[in-house]
Amino acid sequence: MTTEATTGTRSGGYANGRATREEILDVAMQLFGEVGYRTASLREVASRVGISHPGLLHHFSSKAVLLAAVLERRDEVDEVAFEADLAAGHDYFDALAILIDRNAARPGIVELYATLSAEATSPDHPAHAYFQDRYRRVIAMSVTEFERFHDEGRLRPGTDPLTAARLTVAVMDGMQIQWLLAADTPDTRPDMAAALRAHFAALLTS
Amino acid sequence: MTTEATTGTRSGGYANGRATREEILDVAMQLFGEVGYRTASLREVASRVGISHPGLLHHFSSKAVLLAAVLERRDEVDEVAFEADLAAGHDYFDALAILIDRNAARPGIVELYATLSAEATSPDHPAHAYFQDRYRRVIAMSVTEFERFHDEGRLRPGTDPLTAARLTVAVMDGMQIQWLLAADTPDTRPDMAAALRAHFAALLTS
DNA sequence: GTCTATACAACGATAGAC
DNA sequence: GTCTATCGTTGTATAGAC
Repeated sequence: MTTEATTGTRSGGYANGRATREEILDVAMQLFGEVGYRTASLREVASRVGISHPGLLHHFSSKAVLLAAVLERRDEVDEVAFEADLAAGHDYFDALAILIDRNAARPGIVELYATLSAEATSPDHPAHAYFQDRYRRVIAMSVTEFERFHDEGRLRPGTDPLTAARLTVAVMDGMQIQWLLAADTPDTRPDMAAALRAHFAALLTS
Repeated sequence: MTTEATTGTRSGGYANGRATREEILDVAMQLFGEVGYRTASLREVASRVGISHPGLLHHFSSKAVLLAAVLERRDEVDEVAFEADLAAGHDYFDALAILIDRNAARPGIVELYATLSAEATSPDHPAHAYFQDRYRRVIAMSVTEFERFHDEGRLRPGTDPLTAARLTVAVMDGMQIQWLLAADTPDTRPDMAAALRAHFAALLTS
């Protein structure tokens, strides 16, 4: 108990640690989405929050740590929406296509993930473990679904559920690159969700 | 005519511009592959070549220009090998799988391309136009091949050649991410070429 | 044309005062 | 918890030797 009652804003004259942490996350997610993780500077994030950049580093000890916090929070939001789609009666693959469509409204986030998942392949990258875990989780979920289809005889004969799961994740990642790359040439921009559905159509029967 | 006969090496006491240029390209490609484009510094490249970093900037006026030269050179090498595979009797999709397998022996190059193609989705990235052109070219080639299969009745009914081409490129890009990400956990590492063949098996008949 | 030396602004990060 | 001051490194620019 080091602080008395505060308004939760900075204007009071001194800081409320918890409010600052959340505020930093908001601003960082916004800025990372706008200009990308690498272009964004800690000084700019700090400036928008209204503190100095060492002040920011008090809450997140490095730029990489801040990034990890942003990613984790984004994941939580996405997972909630995804689960809601499943609960609303969509099957797994439909829900994936809906997720993709939802992401298409947030190019900054898509770019952040596409760039980072490539960067983070380096074993010494700060987000390496995060992305390894994320891919393991996502692929495991897809495997379960394809196995269900396999048991129902609706998976293309000769197709391995694990390979199908990996191909599906690869299609989502790869289509994002093509989609982002065509941002300034809209007439050649692919429809990510439609491509994903075509991919499923080739893997599943009936 | 400012130079007399030289050995082509730096030890002679003064420079041969053309040889230096090639040496810089070698070293830069190596270093970019090791640590990525953004992490690599011009000073490190210059140091490995044995010149000062402004000396390097005499040959390549900026880091981005150096990058472009590295990419162009890599493309030439790859294209020659690809054409040779076609000439050796492999069909287009076989040649693609072979290309992938060849790349699997050069993780640094794979990482460079994976990282760059994501970075370069930003319209202001120095390699943006390069990657737009590259994707347009690669997809156009694939479309031609899928159309040929379509005319022969060997493309899965209801599949659009353009979508098939885009999915194929997406699978290659996406599988590279998964392959790179699993570099330090070899037991979970996917076989990129096998996945690509499974993808073709789902799209093509007979 | 080839290169060295030097300078600059911006970055991530640290040290230590309050 | 936040600050000022500072460090080392980066990409880039310019001046000038040969």
